[in-house]
Amino acid sequence: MNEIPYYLQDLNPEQRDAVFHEGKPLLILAGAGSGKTRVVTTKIAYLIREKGVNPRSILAVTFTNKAAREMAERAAAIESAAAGAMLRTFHSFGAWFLRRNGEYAGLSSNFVIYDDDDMVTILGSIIEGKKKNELKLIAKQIARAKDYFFTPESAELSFINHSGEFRKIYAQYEEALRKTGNVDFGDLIKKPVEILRENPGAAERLHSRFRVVMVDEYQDANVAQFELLKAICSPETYLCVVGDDDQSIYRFRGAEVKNILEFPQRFGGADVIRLEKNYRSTAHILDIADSVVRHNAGRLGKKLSAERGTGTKPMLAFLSDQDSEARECAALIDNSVRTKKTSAYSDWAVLYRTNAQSLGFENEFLRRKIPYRIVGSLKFYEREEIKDALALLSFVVNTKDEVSFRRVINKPARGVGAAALERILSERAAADWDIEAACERSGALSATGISVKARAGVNTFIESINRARKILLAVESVKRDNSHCILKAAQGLSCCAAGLIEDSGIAKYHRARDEINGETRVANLQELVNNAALYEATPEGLADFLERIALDRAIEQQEDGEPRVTLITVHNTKGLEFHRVIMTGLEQGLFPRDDKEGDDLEEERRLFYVGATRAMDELYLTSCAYRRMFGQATPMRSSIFLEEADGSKLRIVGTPPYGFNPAALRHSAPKQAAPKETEGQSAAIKRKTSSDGRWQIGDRVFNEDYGYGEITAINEGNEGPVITVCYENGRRQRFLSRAQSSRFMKIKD
DNA sequence: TAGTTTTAAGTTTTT
DNA sequence: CTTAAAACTA
Repeated sequence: MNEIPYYLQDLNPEQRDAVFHEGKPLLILAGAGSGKTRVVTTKIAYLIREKGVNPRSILAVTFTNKAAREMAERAAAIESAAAGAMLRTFHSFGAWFLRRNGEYAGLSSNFVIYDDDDMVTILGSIIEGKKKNELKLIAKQIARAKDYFFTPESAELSFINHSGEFRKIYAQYEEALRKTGNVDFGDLIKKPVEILRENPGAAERLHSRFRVVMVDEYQDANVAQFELLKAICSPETYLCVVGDDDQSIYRFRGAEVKNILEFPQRFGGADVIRLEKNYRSTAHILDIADSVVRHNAGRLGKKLSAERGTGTKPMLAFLSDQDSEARECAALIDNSVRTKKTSAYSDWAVLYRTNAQSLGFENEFLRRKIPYRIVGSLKFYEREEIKDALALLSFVVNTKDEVSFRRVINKPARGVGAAALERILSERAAADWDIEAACERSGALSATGISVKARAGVNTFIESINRARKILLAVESVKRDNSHCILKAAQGLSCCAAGLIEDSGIAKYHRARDEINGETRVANLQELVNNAALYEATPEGLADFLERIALDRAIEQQEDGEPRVTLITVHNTKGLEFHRVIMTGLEQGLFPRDDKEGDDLEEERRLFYVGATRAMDELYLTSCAYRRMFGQATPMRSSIFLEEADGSKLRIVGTPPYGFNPAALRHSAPKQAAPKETEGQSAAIKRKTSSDGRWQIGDRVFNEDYGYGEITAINEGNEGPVITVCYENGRRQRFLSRAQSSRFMKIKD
């Protein structure tokens, strides 16, 4: 080999092997930060440039839209022709396939995608007398069944829910869903597999289109996705999957780690390449992550080597409550950005286990004017007014859409009550399940059960839907007649969407709410309409718009170029990296969630591993003694992960909770319960006077209200050590050491 | 029956 | 503290 192309020169031997590999299927076992995205993107470029592979014949599948976009960007940066390759999530690929081949399964191309709430609506319409929570559970189980590729007839369905009733409901649900002409998330994977299996023609077309298939984050594939992968690949297809069993965090969604463990057997003796050099994090950070995940039993087991040197020790901060947590994070970030040249807001990420935790940080960051962005909060699309508007738009595309129709037919009130609604829907059978036609029939029949007022209301509704559709069809036909002259209305779909929202009365309905409650619903509707601007004002453009929203609920980030701190759930950080990471809320019950055991606890550990390995240079962990839950402060125990972590690699600040027993401080014995006897307590005090940042007599302290002071005594109380402080103003204060006052801090020596 | 007020219940994680 | 269900009023 005389010359190696420049873009391959920086790869290590294993990475290069992975890029050059051809022939048999390939499994790349790639640890965190080992450059797997780089391998995949480089491989795409290499195949196009050096091997003459047609970009259109390459399919790369990821699990999140963010990852798909980033991969596309990075591949195109090496080889611009890579823009022709298809980079999608599994679900978005499924939707793409169904829009073209749906007729094999009786689906027309204008379907919309139902979310979990829509599933619940359908279930509510087919079963009586169940509470919403029960319906939610059933919806979840049906989604789970589809993840496992179970049909209502599958014997294995009892694995999800043992009752015969569930089987019946699942079957009824499928029937009701079919009548709407729409699909749920699970169908986006399941239906393509069924079509490909039953229609050799469709399979052959797909096989001849895609010669190279790559899958990122393969450890998160569920059974249905595995089946889809098998159906996409013919014996001639080159298949390459990348994954890391330690980063499997979607078990709750049916992800099966065995997919990756058994890949070589399932795909005819595949080759395996391991990437075990970590180029992202410093050694101390990796040690912390590894020392926790090592407690898992079910793993392949690997040791990443840190290529970036030792670095600084991660910091573990024990704080009093979530308000103090938000303040300390803000202060830490602010201070770092102000004093260090190398630190910018965009280097920082604040990680949390649940979306709800973002609120406290948002408020504090707003107050202190720290610029931030939130990744992946889907609250916007859960708002009532947004769902209403989307339901209207969905009904324009597909008039069989029962869920959307139910939602908006009587909003604003048009006199169409439950009775009239059911009367109309009962006409569907005679109208080929088209609700618009059913409305006409029930009107023409002058049937009983529908008042004059209701009939007029239905007409008004249908008319406004039709006006919107006419606009879309008009634009479409103009476009078809003058294909050379691209008609591009200034606002694209926005105009039509805004028209419908106004015309249907939904805008007025919510405007009234705004005036009464001082909300901003109309502004939200406006934002939704703005987002439609990028789409064509045609039926197809509208379907695209709705699909984007269903599959990628990430709100468009305003790209103003201002560096911002990232607020993000741990799940959402997969595939990302940051110079400085704060993992927050490391408390038992929150992270790990509840008192999880066994496989569930192992998944939470992997989640910790994913979060910690996002950090390149600095890692901070926070744990609060109290957290507000249901509006009131609840005492919290620190996360078990903090005790599993290698304490010798941590800088601990603040007061550890009573009985905190990190791995490095343990003499032997795997797990010691918190000391309960007097003897244990005195041992705890002894540690408190050690040098690791705990309280000891003589420590100088500062309190925002009382000023400077000094610790004069540490006594044993019923609930642990009690600290006594004398302030310079003569005031004395006593508090539990584990319940350190939020207005109280130790002064560094 | 539609809309509001009172009371009870309950925080995963995502396509 | 927010949301869903129940109870209540016009």
